[in-house]
Amino acid sequence: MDIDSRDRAILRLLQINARRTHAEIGEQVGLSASACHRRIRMLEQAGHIRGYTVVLGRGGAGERRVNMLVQVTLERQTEDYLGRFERAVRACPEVKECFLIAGSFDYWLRVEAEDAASYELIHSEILSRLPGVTRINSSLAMRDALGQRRDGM
Amino acid sequence: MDIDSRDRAILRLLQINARRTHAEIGEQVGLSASACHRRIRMLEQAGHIRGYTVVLGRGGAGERRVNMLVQVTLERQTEDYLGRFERAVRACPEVKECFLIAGSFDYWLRVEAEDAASYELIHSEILSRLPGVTRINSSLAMRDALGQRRDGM
DNA sequence: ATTGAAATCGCGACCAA
DNA sequence: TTGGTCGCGATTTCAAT
Repeated sequence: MDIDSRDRAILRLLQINARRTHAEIGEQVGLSASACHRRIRMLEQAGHIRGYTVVLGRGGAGERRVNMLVQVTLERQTEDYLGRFERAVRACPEVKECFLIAGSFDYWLRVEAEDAASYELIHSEILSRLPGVTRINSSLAMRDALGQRRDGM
Repeated sequence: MDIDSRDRAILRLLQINARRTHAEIGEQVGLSASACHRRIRMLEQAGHIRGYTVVLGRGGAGERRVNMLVQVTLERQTEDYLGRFERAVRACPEVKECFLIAGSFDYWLRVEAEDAASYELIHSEILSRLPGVTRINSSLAMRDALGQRRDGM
């Protein structure tokens, strides 16, 4: 059971808002409501749609947090350097993401802190003390543009 | 606006299956269907529920493989530029994160695509067609050092 | 703030083409 | 395959407690 380009379009729309009606989805992909309904049923039974869930908000009620996007440049990318770096990063719960970038000596991190002061601590205590780190470039995220992702259009 | 133990129970049930009827959920938590519906509306407006999405199966269209870290530079940061950009980005489910950076004209995105080719599509069809975009800088993530850890509630 | 009734809406299962 | 219609259940609104 293979997937059509229309099926892909349906899945994209459902990812943004799984509560859209079959009529709305069908209108977007050029199908009638009943045809769209059948495709979705097929996708469910074929296992391409495992289920439906809510996307929860972050933190407790209105708790403000600061996101830092951090670019860490290493002088080398040997395995022991990477291993030590990643171990230290995994031990720091404020680091929510950490990607090793291809073609450079960089890690890109997202660090979620309570405020700028607590980020300063993470920066000075953890990041800057790692071996082989040439440069650390931190950028403050003013806002999360997806924090308000709601009913798609 | 603080959440109740009943609200927590509702959120737990919705996480497992967001398509349960309000009557079923209400029965589980000891509320009527309409009261349960009211609670859910409150949770949505308070930001505890960001939205509803599908859980995609493996091996199908939903399996994302590559992460792209993208730096988008705008020529201006007026509100209408930002608004248009963010609206377009919210309509693209492959964009998993989008942060507006303080002190520059940049957005930083994380885009999750099936492969390099499908990222190329997103890049050319969506990102590069936005008004006011001066530069797009994409970096391929070789690996996620945290191993796709997800934020629970 | 919760309830229950009423009206509307969308789903799911039939048809015909 | 698709589009159309219909019955039923669910959602949503609203008055009442």
